[in-house]
Amino acid sequence: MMPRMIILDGNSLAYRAFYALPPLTTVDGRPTNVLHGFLTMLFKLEQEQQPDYWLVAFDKTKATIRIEQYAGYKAQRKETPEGLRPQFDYLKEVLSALDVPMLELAGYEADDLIAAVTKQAEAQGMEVQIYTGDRDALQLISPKANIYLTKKGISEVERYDEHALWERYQLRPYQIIDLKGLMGDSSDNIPGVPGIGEKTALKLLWEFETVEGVLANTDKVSGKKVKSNLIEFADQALLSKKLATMITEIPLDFSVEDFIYHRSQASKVLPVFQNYNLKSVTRLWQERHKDDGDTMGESPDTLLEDWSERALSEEDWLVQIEKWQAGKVPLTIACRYEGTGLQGGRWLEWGIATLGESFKLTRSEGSQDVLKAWSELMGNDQVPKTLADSKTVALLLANEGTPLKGVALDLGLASYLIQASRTKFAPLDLVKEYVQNQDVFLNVAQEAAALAQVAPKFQEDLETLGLTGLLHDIEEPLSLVLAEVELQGIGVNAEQLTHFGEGISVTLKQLEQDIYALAEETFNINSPKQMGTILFEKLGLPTAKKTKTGYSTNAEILEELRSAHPIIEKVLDYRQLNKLMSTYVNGLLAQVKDGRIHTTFQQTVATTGRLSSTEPNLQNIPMRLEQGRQLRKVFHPTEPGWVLLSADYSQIELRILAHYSQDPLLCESFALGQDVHARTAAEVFGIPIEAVTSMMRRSAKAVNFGLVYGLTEFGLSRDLGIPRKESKFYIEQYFKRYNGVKRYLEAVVEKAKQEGQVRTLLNRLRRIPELLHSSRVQRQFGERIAMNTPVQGTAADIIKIAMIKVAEGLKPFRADILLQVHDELLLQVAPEDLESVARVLIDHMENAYPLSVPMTVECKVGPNWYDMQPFKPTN
DNA sequence: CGCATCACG
DNA sequence: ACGTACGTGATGCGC
Repeated sequence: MMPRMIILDGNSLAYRAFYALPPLTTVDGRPTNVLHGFLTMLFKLEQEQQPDYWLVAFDKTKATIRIEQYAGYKAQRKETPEGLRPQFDYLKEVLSALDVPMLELAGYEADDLIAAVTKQAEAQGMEVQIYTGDRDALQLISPKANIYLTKKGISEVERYDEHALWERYQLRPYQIIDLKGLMGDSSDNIPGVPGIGEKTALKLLWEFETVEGVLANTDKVSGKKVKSNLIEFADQALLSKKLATMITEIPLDFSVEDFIYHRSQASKVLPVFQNYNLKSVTRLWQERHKDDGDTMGESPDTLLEDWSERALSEEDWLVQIEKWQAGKVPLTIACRYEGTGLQGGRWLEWGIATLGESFKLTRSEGSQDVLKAWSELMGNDQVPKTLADSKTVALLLANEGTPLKGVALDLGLASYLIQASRTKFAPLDLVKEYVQNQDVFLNVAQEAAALAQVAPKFQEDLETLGLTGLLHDIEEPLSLVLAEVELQGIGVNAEQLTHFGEGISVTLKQLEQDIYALAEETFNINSPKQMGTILFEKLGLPTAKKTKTGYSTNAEILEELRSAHPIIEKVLDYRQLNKLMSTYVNGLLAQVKDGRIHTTFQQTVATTGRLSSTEPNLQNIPMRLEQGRQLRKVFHPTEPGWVLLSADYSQIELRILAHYSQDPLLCESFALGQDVHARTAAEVFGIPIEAVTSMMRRSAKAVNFGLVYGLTEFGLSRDLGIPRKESKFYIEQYFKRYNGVKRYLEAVVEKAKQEGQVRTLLNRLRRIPELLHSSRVQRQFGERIAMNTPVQGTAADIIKIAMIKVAEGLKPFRADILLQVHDELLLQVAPEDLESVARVLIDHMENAYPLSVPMTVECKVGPNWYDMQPFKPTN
């Protein structure tokens, strides 16, 4: 084994820790958040990487060598923040007690020391890992040296080797300095070339490789401004490159043996921890060192076993598949495919892993018999399967007319439940979740083997977090329902949609001319920037708000200006119609195939547990304004003579709030089947429910909505267009009458603060790091998340259960689910089955997960999604 | 590629 | 004094 050296960039990581963590202090007020962050990371690395050598490099601030080269270097850099400065000394004291070698040298930055040490360590055949938040370090990447950049916070890092760097930038390590040379670095005040940012710099380097290469070829550069700036600032580019280059020659005699790893000693360490009140750090340290003296033993759990890969002849394949079927052998299956899962995608290869062996089944190599046997196995619910993305696999199989059954574990969904805020769920990302240093290059068989090896880790985490039931009972079955829904698609009349668009175009053209005439010039109406200039500078309308980039011209602002100038109304109309035209008419037309649109439901995107819909989004088809609502006319059943049947949960989120809070008034309101907004108004205004005016009801409705979002005076006053004082009064009155709601919301926030997370009724988990954020605004945001997520998430849980039950309940009938829109299901039904299907639908939705208040569902029927009439099945 | 805007629940 | 309702996705602009 190659000896391993770990190098930490002390300054960079300290800064990261300082900003990532809340302002922790000792009992007597000394700041210690950097110590917490840094040491947590250090111990994690010690345990997981088991370094043979390690060190922490620090900047020695004054008069670095670069200032001689360029007086402006780091001139912009702000003073070290108040709370951070003393912590450098504290940190060095602790590291010294831990016997962690430190390196600093007057006139040099940590970067240079790191470069110098790395060079020597590599020369001696070591593997080097460098941990920093500074992307400059990427220039040190080599076959032996990898960079770990801090991502969010401090302990989450992203590994960069040559391959990852190439994936990210299509650059080789030595080109990082050229990149900085061209684009500069504002934090170090390296100037670069004006007008060249990352995008342009990358393009230039892809073509000409280096700064010198770019400068020698300015005649071939496209873009006038870029070209002239390159010529004018050529010297500045070369100097910037020089500034970004790490210095490997340093006047310091050191040997890598100076950095040999020593285990720390309790007698030295514990008093220092005590001095800084580092309780959790002490616990961590003790955990890591509890079996001290026994340094042999288990190897780090960071490497995957190399499962043997077996090639099979055609006959062997038939035998093998038969064996798996008969033995109900659990399989982990990876898939390569072309196209997308949905739009006629086609699988190309399967990777299959089981019992320490892996296999690859290729479409082109498999005989008809083998492929048939394989699809039978995939449709056999007795063969348990672990997959990374079962919905896509289900769609790929469905494209060939065969089903997927026996999904025992969907790792993508598992990962989402464990960490709802994750954004990457590709198979390799899932593997990397538990295995560091995993090679990125895997064939499909190795991928399956890798997934098989991390699967138990997912199961362990699911168990620990109490998420196993939610996964197996809801998310996994739902994914197969969603596959069916996506495959089915909804009927869309393209001709009618085109016609609708033509009508809009005519009006739009007229509005465009009117706006130009009123502005007395032509400009790009779609540009908020130009719009701002016209309205607020040329026409001199009163400015209300500004965005970061200029005047705000959104609908809310324009509404206020309606009477100030005739152009405003035209602009508002134009915006509305243009939205319909670009997003809905043109956007949807581009997606119609054979008279249908197939959306894709994302099951791992929304942090609350909701679904989302993409390409196209069919969950935001216009509804509120009549003009847009007309668009729903083009959505119709795919089967001739069938009808659309919709079912809406009534006030589902408020009912969930009633259930959670057990507030007597709110519960009673639902138990009696009252108009809940009118009842709220009656309570808030202290009048009988019959005396509630429509204005009062509207205010109460806004309060009820707000409750679910984490009510604020500001939000309510903005929504109702009333003064803060008035919204404050409403909220006070509300909480006086609905004291149970108030107590519940306070309790849920309190619990969230203690646990750093909230859960839904079905145990779905959302962590809320915002609650610990150093900014008050962020912490308050965290509090609103804590109030909203259990409610919104439980509603999502419930409709998911309903969908699974409905899909099953529909089987005897001629009916399909077409869409889910958060609290609504849209189906198509053969008319003769309408009664029965509506009954099934209502039953399953209302009883999906009974609460202490009744759930009610309202159905509508119609020939298209616009002309829908209330429908109640006769008992 | 981030921002502003606006569509939905 | 500040900056706020919760959750999404698509489009178009302009740096």
